[in-house]
Amino acid sequence: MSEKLPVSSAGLRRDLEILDVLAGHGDERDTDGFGVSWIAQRLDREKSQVSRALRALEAEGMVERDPVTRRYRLGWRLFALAARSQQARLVQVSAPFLRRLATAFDEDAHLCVLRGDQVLTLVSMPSSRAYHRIWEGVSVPVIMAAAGRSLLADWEPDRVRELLRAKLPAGLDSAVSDEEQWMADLAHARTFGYVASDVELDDSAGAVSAPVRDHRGLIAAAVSVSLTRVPARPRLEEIGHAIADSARALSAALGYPAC
Amino acid sequence: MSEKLPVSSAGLRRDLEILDVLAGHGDERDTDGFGVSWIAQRLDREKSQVSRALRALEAEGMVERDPVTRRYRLGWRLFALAARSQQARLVQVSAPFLRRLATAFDEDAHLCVLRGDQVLTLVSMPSSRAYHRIWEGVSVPVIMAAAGRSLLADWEPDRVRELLRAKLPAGLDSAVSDEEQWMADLAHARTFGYVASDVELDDSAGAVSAPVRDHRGLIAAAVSVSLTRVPARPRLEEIGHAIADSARALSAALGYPAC
DNA sequence: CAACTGGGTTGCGCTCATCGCAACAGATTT
DNA sequence: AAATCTGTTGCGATGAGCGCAACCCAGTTG
Repeated sequence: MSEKLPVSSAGLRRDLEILDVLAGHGDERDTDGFGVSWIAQRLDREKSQVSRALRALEAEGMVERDPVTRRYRLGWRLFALAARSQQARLVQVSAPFLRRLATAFDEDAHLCVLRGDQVLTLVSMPSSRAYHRIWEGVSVPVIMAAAGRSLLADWEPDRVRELLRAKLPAGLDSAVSDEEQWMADLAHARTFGYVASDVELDDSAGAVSAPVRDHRGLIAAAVSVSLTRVPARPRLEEIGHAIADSARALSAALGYPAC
Repeated sequence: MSEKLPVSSAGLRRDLEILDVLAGHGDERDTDGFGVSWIAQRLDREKSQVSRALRALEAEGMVERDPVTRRYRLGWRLFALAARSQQARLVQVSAPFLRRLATAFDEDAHLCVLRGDQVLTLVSMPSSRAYHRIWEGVSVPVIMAAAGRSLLADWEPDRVRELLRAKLPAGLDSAVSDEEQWMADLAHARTFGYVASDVELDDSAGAVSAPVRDHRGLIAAAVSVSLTRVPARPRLEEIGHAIADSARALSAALGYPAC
């Protein structure tokens, strides 16, 4: 335990591991935070270190402790910092557009960005459906996300192929594992401004997504709508056009020169 | 410079100071980040330390660096951390506020979120009254819930009208079925931070609600208090202000930058 | 071109903050 | 009362971070 990694600030890493655990309920439902021992065990670290680290984090407002259960959860300061990040602006601008999409089709609408080879979902606008899988703040490999096709639309073909070859063998096979199909999807995204994919890791029947460009014309994000039932072809095109329009309007709102 | 404070983890404090600087443009509009020297000078710290700390922070995704200008900005990881734990935190943090409201007026207090065109009640804090209608986990159409007016406060007028027209004919007529009254209510919610509605589907005499904003500034939820007897006008305003204050405090606790 | 300036990184000893153990203190359970 | 689970703290060894200074790189300036 606690290997001698040659790397830099170990303290930072430790603190972030702790924060990740506190954030990482992910699949579990609403827990009321986590205790020191549980966290220590999960991270395979000394209880004492976790205890001390948490106290420091608490003093700084990064975590807070329920006075009665003595369990920790993320604190206000983290949220305040997050509010000031670049992404926050993107979120605020995109909210109305996502809302419109979500209500128009009564399906969840998302805004995603590319982070390395992962697709990070920034906002999820829930539909009226009973269960709403929470994707916000979650990263998935780019090849498994519908939005991935939109986000990679501007990449050179070679880079895309490289990425696919590196990732595909290891991972599960995506909806369209075929390389050529991917290239076709990317071309579709470029020419029509949207792209549909059949199956996703979600329990949905597919998804449609469209690239969003910033003021420099670079693809900064993608909107995507996951479909719980597979629509007929004409309907799919209709949805696609709606999403493409939405993405275009959002791009314009971000300063992308209309064309 | 860099006093010998007797305190705990100095590294954490340093990192957070740096993050605060990166976040703290506050008044200035979109600067494209800050350079090492500038930050070091502002914090009265060694350039070398700031440089090293920033590299570590970047490796962890807490900050990101513009490859061309070499300036640093807050990174995606902050956002991801905050986003993932947002709803869980909402429930946790709101409990004391709801309790306070419930006891202050001896009426049931609720926390509701928007799911598509439905209002879902996440938490109900019972008053001391004998019968407590259980609302937790129940969805009602947005036009029939008091909290709906708060939750829609940020929507564009056109979207609201669209929703009203789609829903009203089919459904029962709500307390305020009149479109203009709705728009007035939304405006009231925006300017005063709360809104009252006369009658609800509950067996109550009305309800007062207020919007709660998350760290991104989006309306994430609404607090509402249902009233079993209709109060006099001045009393209603008093209650409204109390709820608006509560919602504001809750928003702040969620990381909404006060302003 | 050489000298200068300002931003950023890195080498390197010294020292102090952090580590892990183990003991301790409460709360709950048996 | 013993057992167990929680979380906190004392303490000595040690290694990580500190600050200085040297350095690299790009622009400016003479």
